Amino acid sequence: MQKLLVWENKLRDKNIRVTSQRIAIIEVLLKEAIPLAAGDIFAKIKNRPELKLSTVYRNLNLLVDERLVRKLNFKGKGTVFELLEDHHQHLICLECGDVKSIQCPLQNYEEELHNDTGYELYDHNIEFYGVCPACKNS
Amino acid sequence: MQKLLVWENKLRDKNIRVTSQRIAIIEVLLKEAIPLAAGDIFAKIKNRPELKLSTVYRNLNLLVDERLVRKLNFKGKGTVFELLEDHHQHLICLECGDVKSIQCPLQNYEEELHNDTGYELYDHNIEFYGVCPACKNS
DNA sequence: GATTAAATGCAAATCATTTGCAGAAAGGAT
DNA sequence: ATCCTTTCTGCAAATGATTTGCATTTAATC
Repeated sequence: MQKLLVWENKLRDKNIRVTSQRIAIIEVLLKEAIPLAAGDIFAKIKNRPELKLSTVYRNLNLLVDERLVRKLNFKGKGTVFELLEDHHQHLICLECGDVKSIQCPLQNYEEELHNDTGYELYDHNIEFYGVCPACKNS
Repeated sequence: MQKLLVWENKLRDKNIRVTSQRIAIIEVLLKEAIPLAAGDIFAKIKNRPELKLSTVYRNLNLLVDERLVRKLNFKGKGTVFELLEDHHQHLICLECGDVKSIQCPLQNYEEELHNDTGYELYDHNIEFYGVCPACKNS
C-alpha cells in the first residue's frame, strides 16, 4: 500500500478529516523524510497559493496532539516537525545542518529510570551534535 | 570559594566584563538551580527596574555562545536556560512541569557513534518525559 | 582620573506562531 | 446525489518571544 494511503487511514482512525491541505503537508513530510520547519513545509507546497501558513501550523499542532507527528527543537534550526513512524533519534551537523536519523541508544532505559525515580515514563528525545565527515575535511 | 565568585572568574577567563546585570542573571540561575525561561529570570530580578529584558536575552545568548550556559527546549515550557556545570540530563513531568536533573545515561556513547558515523561528536542532549509520582496519585 | 571598547537602556522592529470569524468542505445520514 | 452538521480553512489581525539600532553608560586598562 502507498505510504500516503496509510497516512490517510491514520487520520480516519483518529477521526481527523482527510482534507487536501492535510494531505499536502503529509506529502511534503513523506517526500523530504527529514524534520522540517513549518515555514519550510509551507514553502515546499507548490500550486496551492490559497493554502496558508496558518493552516500548516494548525495541522502540525493537531497532528502533534494526536501523536502522529513529532515536534523537535534543534540547535541552529529552531522548531521542526517529522512524521512519527519508527522510534529513532537525530545526529545534527553543526556546520552544514545535515540531520541524520540514528537508532535510539536508550531503547530499554525507561524501565531503569522508572525504578530510580518513580516517574511513569512516556517518551524521550535525544539530539547529538557534531561535525559530519564532509564538513570536517574543509 | 563562593559559587558566585567562581562564575565571576569564568567571565574574566573569557574576557567577558563582569557587569552588575550579568551577576544578577547568574545569581538567579544559581539560586533557582533549575532551567529557567528568559522571562522568568527577568521577573526574578528584584530592585533593578532599569535592567531590561533585552539585556537578559543579550547576556544569555552571549553565555550560550561562550559555553557557560545551556539553552534547552522542553515540551510545554518552551526555551529555558541553565548554568553549565556538570554534564546531566532532564526528566520532565508532563503534568506539573517539574524538572528533575538526572545522571546522563550516555556518558560513553559518543565514541561508538563516532565509529558508526564518522561524525566528530561535540555534545548531546536528552529529555525524558513522564508523570511524577505525586501527579500520578491524583 | 582619562581612554577605549564593550555593555546597557530604551524603543522600535522582527520573526514565529496563534487567533477570531465568516465562508467552504468533509463525512454521515437520507 | 442532496442535505445537514461539524470541522476545517482563508484571511487578516493579534500575540508573544526575541532581536536590533543607536545614544549613553560603564568596566577594565593605563
